[in-house]
Amino acid sequence: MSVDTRWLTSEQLATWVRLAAVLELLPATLDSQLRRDAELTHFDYYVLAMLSEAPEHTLRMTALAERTTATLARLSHVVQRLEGRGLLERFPCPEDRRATNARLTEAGWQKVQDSAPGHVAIVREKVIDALSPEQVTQLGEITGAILRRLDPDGDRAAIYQRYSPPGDS
Amino acid sequence: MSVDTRWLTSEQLATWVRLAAVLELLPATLDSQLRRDAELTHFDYYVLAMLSEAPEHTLRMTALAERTTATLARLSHVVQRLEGRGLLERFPCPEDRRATNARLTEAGWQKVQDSAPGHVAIVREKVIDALSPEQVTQLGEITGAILRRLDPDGDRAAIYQRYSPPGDS
DNA sequence: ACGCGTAGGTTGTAGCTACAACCAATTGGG
DNA sequence: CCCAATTGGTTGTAGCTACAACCTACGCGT
Repeated sequence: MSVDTRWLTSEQLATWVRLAAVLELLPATLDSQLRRDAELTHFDYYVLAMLSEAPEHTLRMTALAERTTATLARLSHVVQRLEGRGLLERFPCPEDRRATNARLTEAGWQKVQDSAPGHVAIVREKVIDALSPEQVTQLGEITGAILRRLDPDGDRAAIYQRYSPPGDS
Repeated sequence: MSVDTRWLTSEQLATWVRLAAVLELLPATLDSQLRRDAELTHFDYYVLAMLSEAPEHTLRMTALAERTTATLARLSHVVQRLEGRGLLERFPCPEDRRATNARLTEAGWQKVQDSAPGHVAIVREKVIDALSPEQVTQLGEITGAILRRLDPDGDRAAIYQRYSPPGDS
């Protein structure tokens, strides 16, 4: 039997099964809170949140895609819908005529500020407050290690940067 | 400002941002490997894998839903498709005429055995082998703690049980 | 033995994502 | 300069999921 077919030890397996369950349940939980309270998917929220932290509340599509860990195609569809709802607007980038900028509208900025507290509350409740401070540190290191495998070039590792409260200006 | 609106410390935030990225990238990675190599989604795979461990390769829909962390509605759609592909079959449960059993066909059993090694390999590559043994232990505890918050009744915690290699009889 | 609440599932549909195809602008090599 | 490759982005579509509505069977209280 080749090395690729090694199975997992029972401890590794127990960990993996739990992780798989978290992968399934946590996004669903976040989505339904935001949908119910703000009519936003978790991904929609992240798009708005990343814009809210950017200078001028503006980012190029490519930069926004990196920060939200999404493909450009997906982002394009989502941005189109958010634009239709008046939460952001697109305009051609002056420096590079291939590029498109996305900018938060006033309504979009308001939406982020309104929905942030509820989102943060559920993240605390389901994740942060479930763990000891040491575990939070451990989880940070563990997810960092996994991300390096998932995304070795760190294209999407712009994400590792700071992230501050919208409205905190 | 109420207690609900507390933001996160920068360390908590760094952890959360990384976790969010893993939540986005890891399922996509698993899905695409299985789709490419076995024409199965990650969820399809889990359905087949859970059946493969059950006595007679058979489970009630409800039991299968618990083990796969899914809603019954979702499972029903997925099982319908898998049945159409000949990988499993449904039949009414003799003891309770409301209930439906799902049973792996020979082709389904073969599919699980064929696709398991590739799936395990990517789980090792992206998760297990990215971590030290201590980190695997830590991650097991951390995900356990999060799951207790996500699913307090532990309805879906049947998952916490053992999970052995298909084909290992 | 009847009614009502619940358990077990299925189905319809709107909406989101992945994948592939496509197009326009930019850049670099000869 | 010019064209080939690359970058930046959009669009069409098939397929999966969530949510709600619905149906049948079971079981308990009276």
